[in-house]
Amino acid sequence: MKATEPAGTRRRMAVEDRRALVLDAAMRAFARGGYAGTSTDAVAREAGVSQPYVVRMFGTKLALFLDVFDLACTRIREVFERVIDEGPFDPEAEEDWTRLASAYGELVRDRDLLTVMMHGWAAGDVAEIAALGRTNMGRIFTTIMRTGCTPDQAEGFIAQGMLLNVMLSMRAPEHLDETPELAPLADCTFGDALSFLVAEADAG
Amino acid sequence: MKATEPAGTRRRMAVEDRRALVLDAAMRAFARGGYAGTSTDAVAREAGVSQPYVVRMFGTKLALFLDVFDLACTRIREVFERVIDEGPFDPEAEEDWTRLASAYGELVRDRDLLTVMMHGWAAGDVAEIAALGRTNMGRIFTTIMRTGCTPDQAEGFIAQGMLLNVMLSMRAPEHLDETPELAPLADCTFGDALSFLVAEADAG
DNA sequence: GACACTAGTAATCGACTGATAACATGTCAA
DNA sequence: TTGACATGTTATCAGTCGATTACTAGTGTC
Repeated sequence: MKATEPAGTRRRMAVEDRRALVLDAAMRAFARGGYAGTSTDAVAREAGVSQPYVVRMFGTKLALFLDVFDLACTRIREVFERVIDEGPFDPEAEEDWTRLASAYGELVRDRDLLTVMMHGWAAGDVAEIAALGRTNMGRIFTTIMRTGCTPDQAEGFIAQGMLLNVMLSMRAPEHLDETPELAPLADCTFGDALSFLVAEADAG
Repeated sequence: MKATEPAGTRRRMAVEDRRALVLDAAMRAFARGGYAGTSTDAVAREAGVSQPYVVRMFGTKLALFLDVFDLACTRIREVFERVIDEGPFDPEAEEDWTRLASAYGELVRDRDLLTVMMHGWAAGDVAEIAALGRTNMGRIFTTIMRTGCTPDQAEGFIAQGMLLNVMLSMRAPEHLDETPELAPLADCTFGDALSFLVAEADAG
């Protein structure tokens, strides 16, 4: 997972390119440990740069996390927007909701995105993180409402997403055999995506 | 919130009583900062004892968190069990689900329980925490299934709970005026309990 | 080719963390 | 009363943390 540098050619980069690279590494690092549980040094190692450079580039660890959290939320919202914009959406048609859900399911392949979101939403004790979480949750809700559905339908859809995040965060797909009680819940939560997740877990 | 000791009479306690007291304090402390973000010293201060005593009582910080996390999950499951056992449950009757949901809603008054659960579920990077989370999630699912409902119904109910946790964790009820986009989502999520939550936020 | 500028590192700091060890004090049985 | 034990504390430590400072090395330009 570590950023593999083109060994030997440890050249300088344009600052915006390096920034994007560090942001990406920070996404992976924070996905593992969350805000409090991830050191700037861990991010630096993941990015292949020095720890002071990470700090100076973003000012503080908090500023870096806020950037990562915001990026994660934005990417997810953009996925929803793309699906909604690509054609008419009938809120009463099951298949349209499935289309939206499976778009979310695709994001599961890059689990870091969802895990970072999860950590951001759990970190309500840091005022700035909580505020950013509220803003982004509001935006996502508004985006879903653009399907023309009722607030209750949008809420139900988001709730499903939250459970999916939780199940993913606790590594449910990888450990279904150890916790048979959880299997039917995982079936409902992940649907068709489950077999893929389990296969990926076996491979990894 | 701090444990108010009967000042002056700083007497000794039976170890099991003290243990319960520290566990309670740890619930409050971990609810604020999560596992990684809460020091054993913070727990000790909350409990009104010394930091080394907290560590020695539970062995390690991780063991303490696991105890707290397990306690939180167990209490919530017990609430569900009580409601389900107190009479017949018709999975097709809206009012029975409302009964179950409002039992969960009552737990909202002690927000620490739900916040600790949230942190435990987000802390999937610590293998022991993730495993305990899976076990408890499985138990809760099994408990809900005792209503005689379908797996999908149980999954939907739990999903609603997860969104409720997230909304609570990000302090949505206290900040609805700052994030108007979020208001309709909060309406759906909290239902009748919302007015109480907002009132409590104003009071606190 | 040297100057100005930008991308990056090494060294280091004070604060904090979880844990251990040594010590103190209250309580009860004989 | 005294001794044994359980309940606590103070002192301390090695490791880690985020951040600052001072330094080094590319890079484009005149």
